[in-house]
Amino acid sequence: MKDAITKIVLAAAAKAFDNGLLISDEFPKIEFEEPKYEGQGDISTNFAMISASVQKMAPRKIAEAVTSFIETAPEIGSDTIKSGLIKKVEIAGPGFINFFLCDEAWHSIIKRVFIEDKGYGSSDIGEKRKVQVEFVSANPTGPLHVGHGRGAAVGDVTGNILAFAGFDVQKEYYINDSGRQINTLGKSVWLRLLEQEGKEIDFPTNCYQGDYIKEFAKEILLEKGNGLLKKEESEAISECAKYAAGHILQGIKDDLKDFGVEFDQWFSEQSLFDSPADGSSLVQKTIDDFQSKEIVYEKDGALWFNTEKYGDEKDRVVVRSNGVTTYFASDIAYHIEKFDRGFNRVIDVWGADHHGYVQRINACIDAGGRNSSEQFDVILVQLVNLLRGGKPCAMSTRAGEFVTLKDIVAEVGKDAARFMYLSRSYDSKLDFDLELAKEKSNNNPVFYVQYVHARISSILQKAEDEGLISKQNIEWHEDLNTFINNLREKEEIKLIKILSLFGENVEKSAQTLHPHVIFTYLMTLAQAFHSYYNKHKVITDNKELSIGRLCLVTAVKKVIRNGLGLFGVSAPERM
RNA sequence: GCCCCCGUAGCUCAGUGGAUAGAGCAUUGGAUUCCUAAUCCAUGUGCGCAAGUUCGAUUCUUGCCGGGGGCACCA
Repeated sequence: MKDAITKIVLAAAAKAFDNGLLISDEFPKIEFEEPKYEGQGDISTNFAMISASVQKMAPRKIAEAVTSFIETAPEIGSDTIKSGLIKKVEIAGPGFINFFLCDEAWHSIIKRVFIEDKGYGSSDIGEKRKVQVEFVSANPTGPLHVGHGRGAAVGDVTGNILAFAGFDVQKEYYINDSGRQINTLGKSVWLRLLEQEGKEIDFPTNCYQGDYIKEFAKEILLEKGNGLLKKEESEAISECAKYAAGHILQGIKDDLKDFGVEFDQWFSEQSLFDSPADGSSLVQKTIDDFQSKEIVYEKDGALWFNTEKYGDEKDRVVVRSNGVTTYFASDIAYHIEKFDRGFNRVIDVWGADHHGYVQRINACIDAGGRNSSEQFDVILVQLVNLLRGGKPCAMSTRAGEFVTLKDIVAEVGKDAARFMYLSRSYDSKLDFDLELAKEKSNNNPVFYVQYVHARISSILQKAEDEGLISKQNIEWHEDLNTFINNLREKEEIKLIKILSLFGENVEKSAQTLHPHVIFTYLMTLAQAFHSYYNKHKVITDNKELSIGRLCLVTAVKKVIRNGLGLFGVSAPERM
């Protein structure tokens, strides 16, 4: 729709220039908006206003010059009007050019939805570029909690939206399974095990406090028997660690699957430290490389990365003076390795509490010869407040009393949980109310949107029962144009306009990496549908009109399904 | 002290370099012989403060104020 009008405006502007009414033939990129008020047309452009400085003319004068050729030039004006696109053009306010479109112009959208079907709303702006989205990446030292859920939903859906917008997306989970943390996990289990055997222990605060550690201690003793107790402590801890980490990781995988999240790759941090028989590890190679390029230097017995040169506030340690690498060392190697795998673009989803880390990862990427500002994005997801009926739930990790993602999915379901997580911009903290997520009312957005889908299914069922259509799944046929032509109600045109905006919302969501754009879109569409439903009956005595309306609501149903699909939320036939 | 996010209606939040800033909740009052009332309709003296850029700023810049988070040879 907008493409067609862009061509008309540019042609008219060129014509105006040829006739000496405009000074310059440099035209800006045409921008459109949907006017908020009736009387301002269907689509509006600020073309005249943003041309003002180039043309050195008052915006309204420019608008007049351009519109005179839209209206009068035979090769532009009469054709477009005859072709059933534009009804009239008006200049308004400071210089807006408002287009009033013919109903027929909107009717063609319904056909598009039918023809493109599951692909409606997709685009190729990604040009098949390879992009990796890395998210969750929680340490396998405990179950996922409510905060991880938000990162999981944001990462997963951002990936879905990018794929729909034409990117070649890979979803990855980085497993922090290198020695140190896993060792702490093993030690935690081992100490609990000794405690259960009646030994006096001193449980350090830096060990994992949760009850699940005690469970592991019981389980491993049952499985391995007393032989474990006779082993060297370091060996026993190592065995505890391996056992617990394996089980926790499997639990994380299961919980994510139940939440509707599937990764293309699980990437092990340990693999960056493992050396092949004929050489050194990736971490070592990267450090050596950077050292030879003087990006990494030695000071006070430690190795430092010159991140300050790349915009960080100070340099960071890569290898401590005791010879142990820092967490940062493997992150450098990992981010270099991502690009070496062929991704032109990398997106990391982190909790907002890690924002201080952004600059140093940018530094890694730039030092590695890539361009962090163009090829790397970090999505910082703000905190989640878990509520129950408006009151805060206790979720302190320290005390080990946190609500897990598994608990949430079990209580409110995958659909409600995902939708709730995506209902706000990740730039804002989120109040997640468990009672609200379970509520079956319009307080709860997921039901509001899903109900549209179910309601339309129900209408189609009835239409089939009454013999109006032969089957619920209407297939496109050119004869349907005649029926659709009956759609003349204000609410019908409004619904179609909203359907026409799905694609650009997907693009905006992909470009800004903000999945909640789709949430807002779906709410707007749902609102318009419910409103229409209450004002007009779809199935009436007028068969022609009824079939036209059935096409309209089917189109709505398809777009709702596509939108919910991006969110990984089901579109039920019945509720 | 420095860095990041937020500050929009009573509450929770959308939104935009432009024409009269929106939705849900809450409040009050309505709608169902009829395709699901898990719905709809009506009801609103609000962009934290101050400068700057601009033809035009709630939007961009800077400085303040307020809330949250982060600033290790930790992970």
